[in-house]
Amino acid sequence: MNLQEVAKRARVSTATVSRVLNGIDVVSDQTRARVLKVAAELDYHPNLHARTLAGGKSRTVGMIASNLENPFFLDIYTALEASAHARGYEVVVANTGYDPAQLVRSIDLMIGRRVAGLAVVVSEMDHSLIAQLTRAGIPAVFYDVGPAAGKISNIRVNYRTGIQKVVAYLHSLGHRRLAFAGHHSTLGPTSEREKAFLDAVAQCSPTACHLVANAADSLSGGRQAAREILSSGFSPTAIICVNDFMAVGVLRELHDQGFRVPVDISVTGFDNIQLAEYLSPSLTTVHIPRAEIGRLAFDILIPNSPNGDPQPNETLIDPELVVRESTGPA
Amino acid sequence: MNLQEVAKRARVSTATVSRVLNGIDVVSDQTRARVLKVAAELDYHPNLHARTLAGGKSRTVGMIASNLENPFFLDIYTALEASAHARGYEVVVANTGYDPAQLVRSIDLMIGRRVAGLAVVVSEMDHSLIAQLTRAGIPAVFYDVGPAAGKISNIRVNYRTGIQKVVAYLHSLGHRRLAFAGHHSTLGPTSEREKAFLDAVAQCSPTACHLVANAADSLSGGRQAAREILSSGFSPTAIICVNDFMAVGVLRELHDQGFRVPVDISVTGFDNIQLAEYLSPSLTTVHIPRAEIGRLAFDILIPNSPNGDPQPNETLIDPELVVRESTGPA
DNA sequence: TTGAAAGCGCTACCAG
DNA sequence: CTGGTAGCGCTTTCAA
Repeated sequence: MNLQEVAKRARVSTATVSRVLNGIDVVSDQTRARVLKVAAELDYHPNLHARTLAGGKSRTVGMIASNLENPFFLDIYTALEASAHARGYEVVVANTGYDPAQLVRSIDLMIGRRVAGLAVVVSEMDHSLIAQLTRAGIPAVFYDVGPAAGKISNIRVNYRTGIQKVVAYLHSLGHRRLAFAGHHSTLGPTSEREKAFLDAVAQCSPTACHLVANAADSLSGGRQAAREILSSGFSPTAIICVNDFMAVGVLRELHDQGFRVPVDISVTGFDNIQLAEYLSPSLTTVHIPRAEIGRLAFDILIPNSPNGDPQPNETLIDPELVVRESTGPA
Repeated sequence: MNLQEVAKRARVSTATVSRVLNGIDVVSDQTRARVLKVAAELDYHPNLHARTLAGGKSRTVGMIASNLENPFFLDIYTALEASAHARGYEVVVANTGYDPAQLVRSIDLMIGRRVAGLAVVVSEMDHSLIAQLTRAGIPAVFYDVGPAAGKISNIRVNYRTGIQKVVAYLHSLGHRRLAFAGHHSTLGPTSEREKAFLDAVAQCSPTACHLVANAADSLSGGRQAAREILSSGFSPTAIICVNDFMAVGVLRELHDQGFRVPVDISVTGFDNIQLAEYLSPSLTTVHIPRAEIGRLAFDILIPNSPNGDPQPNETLIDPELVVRESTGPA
């Protein structure tokens, strides 16, 4: 079923059908009605590929995430989509699973789709890829990575500050033996986040000792990291998790091994996903405004302003500590 | 940047470039190499819309879900995508948020994209929509809804049996005052799932009393349902949740109001999402094999067999009870 | 207000 | 093994 068929049955040209379907207000009410009627009868659905090809513009934006199972990413996606829908856009997601090769494939795919904009929310970013996006002329916004320039913007969260707040808070509670449960990062041996932790400890609690364990970004990864920490003989009084998602696993492992949180060990997360509030004990964490990030990303990619191209934009978000039940005096 | 440009610079026809890019093995190694080199230099990314339009086939399947925040749906998506990728397909998701209007939009969108197949995993299905898919000639598989016919298949889980097992189990533990925490359903006043609960009680524990509370499919919805149940004066000895996701909220509310699970009240979920095992107490639930469902859906939509069209397929899955810590004697 | 026709970028068929 | 070319289904001038 195609435009031509509709045109034929409505006894008009394809141009007219196109006008009607696109709400171009120059068609007589009578013809419009006739076209609409035929289209409905025929159950006509415009071929979107043909549309984009002919029109040259896409009306959909892409988003690439590292791990949609982690609510952090899903929340951004949800917010992005809400903004997009509100402005008549669609969004198509890709999940890399932290796999750099998959990231490359996803980016190729998005370029192939000629998306109107692309939000890249991953931690395994390779800098050559941002160059590729630039050459492709696709407006992009990166989360926590790269510089803003050309059609490239970025939104970053001051992870460092967030971790500092956590460390300072734990320090004030008397904690001096800290462990960090991180996740595998493909950005070299020591991830930015792990570094932020080490620096924060060095800076705010220089006498404290620490230990780092990395695992997958998943519930079981959190559990795994906790296991490593607990079997290391280090005996931390607090475990700082790279994010809330993994903290769930850490909490569970602690529970299984008979540790009470926060009496025996304090635990912190990062992100403040909704689940953090629903755990028992509820999780002390650092709030990252995911809804804002999603919304902002869309607004940067598809500026509302009368004129045209997105301006390179640089946003830095300073996260807040949220104290709940999982932390207490050492 | 387009095919023609690549062809020009490689001094070959567009046909040849197309062949090289599609791995049609008739091109001389020399030309192939030259084309590949030029394509790489130019950072050429084939326009997927043009490709689909010209080729007539799509290489991507769609999936529509009610609520991606609920890991149940995300797990199916993940599995579907894994199968798809393994066979060189992409998948594009849409989320309805249980909104029938959004479901309609999503289906229109998928038809417009001319997806090679569509998996519809929603509970707000309107029967007229399946007719639409049929007319569009798109192979589809529905979860828990509609009959199989033509290019339409379905996979269903025997929710009824699952709930029966839960009720029987609780009954054997001595529970006689049961509450059901369901979620809003757009399929009429009484949802299938709620009915399954009521029937199960009537059948397996006729002397038991019961109460039903419905809320949103979310953590806060679960909490809300629990609040309603607890403030009703009914005092159940067990709360059966429509799914694990909501059970998390129920558990939290119970905890906040000072009830110990399972000593004071038993709680059950449904789905057996990974989180169920990580909660404290871990959740007694009914296992739904989401990975299998995702995989199966893809295999039905895009049959591997030499020949062609997907056959109408009807699969019924019988779910198993998984007993954990959240249930105990009444 | 409407129609004719030229593409959009690619695939696939037919020749050579 | 390679090139020419006719579409795929739609949008968008340009004329009428």
